[in-house]
Amino acid sequence: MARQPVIAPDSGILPEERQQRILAALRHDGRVVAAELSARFAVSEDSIRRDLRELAAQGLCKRVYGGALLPAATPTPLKQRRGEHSARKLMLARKAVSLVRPRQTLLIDAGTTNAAIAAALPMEAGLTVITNAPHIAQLLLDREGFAVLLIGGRIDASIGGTVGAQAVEQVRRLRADLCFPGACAIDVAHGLWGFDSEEALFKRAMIDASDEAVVVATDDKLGVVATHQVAELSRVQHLVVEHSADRATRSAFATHGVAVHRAEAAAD
Amino acid sequence: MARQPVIAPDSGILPEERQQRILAALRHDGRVVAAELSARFAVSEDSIRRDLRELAAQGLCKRVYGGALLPAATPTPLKQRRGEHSARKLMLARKAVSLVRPRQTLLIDAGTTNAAIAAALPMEAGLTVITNAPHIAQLLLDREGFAVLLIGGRIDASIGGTVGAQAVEQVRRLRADLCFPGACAIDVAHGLWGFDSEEALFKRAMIDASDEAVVVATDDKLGVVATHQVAELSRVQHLVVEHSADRATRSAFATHGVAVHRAEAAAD
DNA sequence: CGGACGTTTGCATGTTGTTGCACGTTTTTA
DNA sequence: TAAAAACGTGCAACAACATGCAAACGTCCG
Repeated sequence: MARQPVIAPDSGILPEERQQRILAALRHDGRVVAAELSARFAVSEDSIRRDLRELAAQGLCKRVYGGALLPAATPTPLKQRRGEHSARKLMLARKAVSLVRPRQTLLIDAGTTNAAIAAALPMEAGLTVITNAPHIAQLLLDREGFAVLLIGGRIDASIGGTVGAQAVEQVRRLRADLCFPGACAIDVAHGLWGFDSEEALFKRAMIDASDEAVVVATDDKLGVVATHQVAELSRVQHLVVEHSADRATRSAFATHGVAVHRAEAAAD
Repeated sequence: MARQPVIAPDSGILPEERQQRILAALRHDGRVVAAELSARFAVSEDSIRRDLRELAAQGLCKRVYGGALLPAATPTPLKQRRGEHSARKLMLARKAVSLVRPRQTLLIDAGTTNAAIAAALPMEAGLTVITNAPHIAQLLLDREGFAVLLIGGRIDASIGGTVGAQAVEQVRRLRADLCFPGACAIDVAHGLWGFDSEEALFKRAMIDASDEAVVVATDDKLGVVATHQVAELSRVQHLVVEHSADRATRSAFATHGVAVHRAEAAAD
C-alpha cells in the first residue's frame, strides 16, 4: 500500500519551536495530552511522543501515560543552597558590610547572600535591621546587639521570606538608610531583575523605602536579565562584585554612575 | 454479553494526573471516599481502588474500607529531638498536636514549648501556621509541607518573637481555628498570665482571633499568677499538662469547663 | 547540477499500560 | 445470622507506547 507522502510541515513550524510551544502549554496548564497536541500541531502522535520523550530526558517534563505533566517540583533547594558558595559569599559579605556605618537602619532581603551579609554585620554598632526572612531575623537575634524588625505576611517557601501585598504595605511605612535587595540578575542597560513577580514588587518597595541601595551580586548574575524588572540601574547606588568579576563589566557599571566595590580574593 | 468498550478518558484526564488529584483531595480534606472519586473522575471504582492501592504502597495514604485517609504522622526523627527539647516538653507537644486536625489554621506564639509543638506537627496535613517567632517559621519552612504566615513588627529579643502594636494589628486581621498562646502562668481563679505588658496584649489578641485556645503548661506554671493578665479562664478551651501534674489541680481546671489533656509519661 | 548525508516525519509491528467486567472473598451493617 | 457493600484477582479489550524502517526534505560538497 502506498504510504502517505511525508509532506513538509504545513504550518511551517520547526520541530524545536514545536517543543517550545509544548513546554509553554505544559507550564500554562500543568499538563499536556499527546492526542490534543497531535491535533493542534497537525503532526502524528508519534512525533509528539518523540518530543515529550526528549523534553523528559532534559528534565523539563514528566512523561506519563497519555501525555506529560510538570516535573515534581524539587522542594528542597533552600536547605541545600544554604552554606553553598560559602567562601566566595563570605568575601562578598565582608565587602558589603564595609558600606554600613554605625547606628544605621538596614533593610535586608531574603536570600543566601544576604544571610551571609547579616552574619558579617558588626555587633555593637547600634544597627537596626528590617528583614522579611525569618532565617536572617533568627540569625541576628542569636548574635545579639541588633534591633530587629520583622516584615510579616505570607512566606514563599522558595524565597525563604515574606512577599506579597501585605509585606509591601509594611515596607512602605518604613524608612531605611541602606537596603540590600537580593539580586537575581543585574544588567547595565536594564537594571535589576527578579525571577518572580511578587518578589520583584517587594524588592522595588524596599528600594523605594531606602536612601541607598546596595546590590551584591555573584558573577553569574552580572550582565544577565530575568523575567521581572525590579528597578532601573539609576536606583542602585552601590554594586558589590566578586574579585573575579570581569574588568570591562565593572567599568561599564561605573560609567553608569554606580559605585562598584570589588571583594577580596577568596582564600580557598 | 458484549462488554462495554473501554473508551478513552472522556474528561481527558491522565491516569497519573488523577492520582495526583486524589492525593491533593486527600491532603485537603484528610480523607477520600472511593465512590465519590469514581463519580468525580468518571471512572469505575475499580480504577480508583487501584489508584489508592498504589498510593498506599508508596506510603502516601492509608487504605481503609471505603476510601483512604492521611497516613499516620511520621514520628519525630531522633535527630530533631535530641538535646533540642527536653523529654518532658516532647511528650507535652505530642499531646498538644493530637488536638490539631487536617487543614486547620494554627496561631502559634513564640517560646520553646511552642517550638516543640511546631516540630511535632504532622507534615502533609495541609496546615496553615501563623506565628510571630522567626525560629518557629524557619523550623516549619525546613520541614516543608506547611503554609507559613509571619507576624511582622519589632522583635523582642527576650521573647524571641514580634510583639507590640503592629503585631497586634496584624493578628486582628486574621482568623485561626486553634491558637497556642505560650503560657507564663495559669490559674483557676484568675486565668492566663504573662510576664510582660506587650506580650500579654499580644497573647490576648491571638486568643481573640481564634476559635479555640490551647494552653500547654509545664508543672511550674500551674496555679500561679504573673504580673499581666492575658485572659480569663473562660477563654481557654484546652489545657495540656504533664503526666506528673497534680490530680487535684487537673480536676479544678476541668470543673471550670477546661478540657484537660494529660501527656504520656516521659520515657527516660 | 547531482549525489551523499543527516534530519524529520509517518507508518508498520510488537510490547506495555490501563480499564471495565466477572467472580469469589472479606468486611460492614441491619 | 443474613444481606449488602467493598474488596482483590484474573481476564479480555483497547489505547498508548517503543522500535525499526523508508520516504521526503535540506544541506554540504564534488
